Amino acid sequence: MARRRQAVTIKHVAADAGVSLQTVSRVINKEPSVRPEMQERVQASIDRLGYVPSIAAQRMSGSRSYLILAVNDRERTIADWQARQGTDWVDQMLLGGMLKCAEHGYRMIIELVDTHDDHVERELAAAIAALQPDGIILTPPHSDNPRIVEFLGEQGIPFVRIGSRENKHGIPLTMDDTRMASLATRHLIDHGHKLIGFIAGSPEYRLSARRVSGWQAAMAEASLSTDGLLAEGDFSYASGERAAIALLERQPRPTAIIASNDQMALATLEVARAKEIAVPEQLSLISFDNTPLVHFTQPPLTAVDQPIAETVSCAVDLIIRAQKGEPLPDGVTTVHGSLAERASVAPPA
Amino acid sequence: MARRRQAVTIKHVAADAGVSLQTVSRVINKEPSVRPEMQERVQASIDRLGYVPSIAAQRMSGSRSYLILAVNDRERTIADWQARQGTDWVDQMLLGGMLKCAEHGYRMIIELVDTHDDHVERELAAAIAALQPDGIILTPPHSDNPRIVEFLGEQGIPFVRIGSRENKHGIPLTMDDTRMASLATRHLIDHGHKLIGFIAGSPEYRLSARRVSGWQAAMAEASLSTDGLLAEGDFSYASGERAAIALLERQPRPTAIIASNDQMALATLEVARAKEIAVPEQLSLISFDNTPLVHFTQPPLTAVDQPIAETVSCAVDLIIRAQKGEPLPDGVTTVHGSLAERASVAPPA
DNA sequence: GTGAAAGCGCTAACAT
DNA sequence: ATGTTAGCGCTTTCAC
Repeated sequence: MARRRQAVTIKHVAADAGVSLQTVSRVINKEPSVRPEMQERVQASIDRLGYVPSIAAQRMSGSRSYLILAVNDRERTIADWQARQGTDWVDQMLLGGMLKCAEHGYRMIIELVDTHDDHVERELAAAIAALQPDGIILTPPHSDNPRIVEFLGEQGIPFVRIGSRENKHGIPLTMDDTRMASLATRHLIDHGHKLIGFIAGSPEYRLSARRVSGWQAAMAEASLSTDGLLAEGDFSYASGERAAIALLERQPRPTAIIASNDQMALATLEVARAKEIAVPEQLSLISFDNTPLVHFTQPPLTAVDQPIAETVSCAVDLIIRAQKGEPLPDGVTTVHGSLAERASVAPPA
Repeated sequence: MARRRQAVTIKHVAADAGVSLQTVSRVINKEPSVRPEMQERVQASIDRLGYVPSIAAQRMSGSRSYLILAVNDRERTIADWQARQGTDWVDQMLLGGMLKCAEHGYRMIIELVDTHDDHVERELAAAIAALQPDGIILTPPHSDNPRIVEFLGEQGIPFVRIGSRENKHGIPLTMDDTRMASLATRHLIDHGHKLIGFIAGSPEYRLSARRVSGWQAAMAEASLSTDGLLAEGDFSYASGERAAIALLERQPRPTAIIASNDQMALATLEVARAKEIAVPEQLSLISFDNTPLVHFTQPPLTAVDQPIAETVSCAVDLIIRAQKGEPLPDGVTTVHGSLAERASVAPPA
């Protein structure tokens, strides 16, 4: 391969505008100490020559790489991609993250890291060393992985912990799982349900417990019992199946179920069909996530929408602000979701 | 922000191993002119110190950036993400591309470019200037956009054109649309169908015409007429609806339809339901793409699977080989798809 | 086979 | 407000 060099460099611009490199650099970085007329002259040269700074060079000298790393769980992400069930978590991350990055001249790079690996730190260190990102976005279950969080805390790189409420290290950012679970529960209570089952997600995800709490709180508030109405799942279809069977064989049978994600809701729907329990007539169902599959089930599922795009967009914002040294919000930043109502909820029989 | 510096650099390794920087560089780049014992000693230091080269620095001096750009159509990609219909084209690209990149120490960066923009070249030039990628993967419809292709041809940067068969510039790589359309058509013919309608995709995509040809060829081979059996679509749901109505109001009515993508197949299914035409009893249906939604339709759709992950993986391979100066395959590289049989095909009534 | 020197494009620190 | 200098971490000459 021929050695490729930057076509137009800061030198060309400087020569063209008849100024020093530094002035061009200042214009690029929007530093205030440049006279408007100077800044215009340089900008004109930049536009004329079609100059775009090389982020490699910017990284080499300055402190910014204009790269943000979005870290996802390797195993689960690859499994989702291979399963082709329409889980669009990564797509929504890209939608929110890439577009926001683009606004600020940043790029987002997806990185897969295995939480269960003995060498998480090494994996992350390698990615950091190679890319020198300006910030890192951690998604569950990484967001609450103590090894990862402590390691990143030591690196001095701003990082956002999506789905975490802890702020000792990094910047916590949640989708308000407790409240959303309460909301879903109240929605069912408002429809007249009293026996509302709940299928929990994997305990490896802190947000699982928060969803359970939200359900419990809403039930308690309405003076309803939750005894024997909680079933453990782990977000997988199979675990949803087991949990649904457990709940639907309970006497008396719950008239409604909330599943902590779409896959487990899908499993519940299937179990109900097998048991000839009509949804929503004999069983109301609400799921979490609102991935594409909720449109296609029979009936379409009422679901708690996780505003992933908006959350990641917000994460990028926080990182860019942190890296500029701007003050960040004090407590836990919260992005609010909503309930997408479809056809899986009806009053109890 | 504190100025972050590389924690462990080539200098540390050189000092630790007691050799010069160049020797370390040679080991990193697997150059042959290093004695095995030397190479082992250096490798030991690298491992001990956990050294990982900075790709920014590698890019600055050398000719490689270890970055591959995957260029997708901005408008369509964002629309797909927002629609949340489960279109997993980008996910499959990541699955195939990221994993293959990782094998070789590369990263893949998704880039959205608007084909219809008057300044495509400028958009691309900016991305190239900023990232200096070692290769670019073009997806339809960019792959056959003459402005893009010529521009990249001048840049001297290896690029793969997915879905293109033209090899004047860049490296063509197809999923064999003609053959796959023939395969689907023959599948229907084997089931006894004679009146097989075809819904074409957007003419902006060259592969649309190839799919039509494949259908025509298979029909001709079986001495079947295609008169009035071709309907124009543009890959959108709405266009599929129009095309399906046109075909299903034809006299005599086709007993089978092939749609050039899943969205148009979904529309056809809906039109058939509205007209009370049972699928597959009165109408067999095959779609292209095999996106997640085919699992969820009633009935699940038999579909031509586009091996996107494999194709992108292959594209990455081709780029890495090109950038190493290795010889590339002569003609058009083809990744073969397959027919995923489900429940939307039956013998005609 | 190995080392020394130069420089990639840019920015921080210091001058002016 | 602008210019000058040094150097980021690495690879590419070119010596030895």
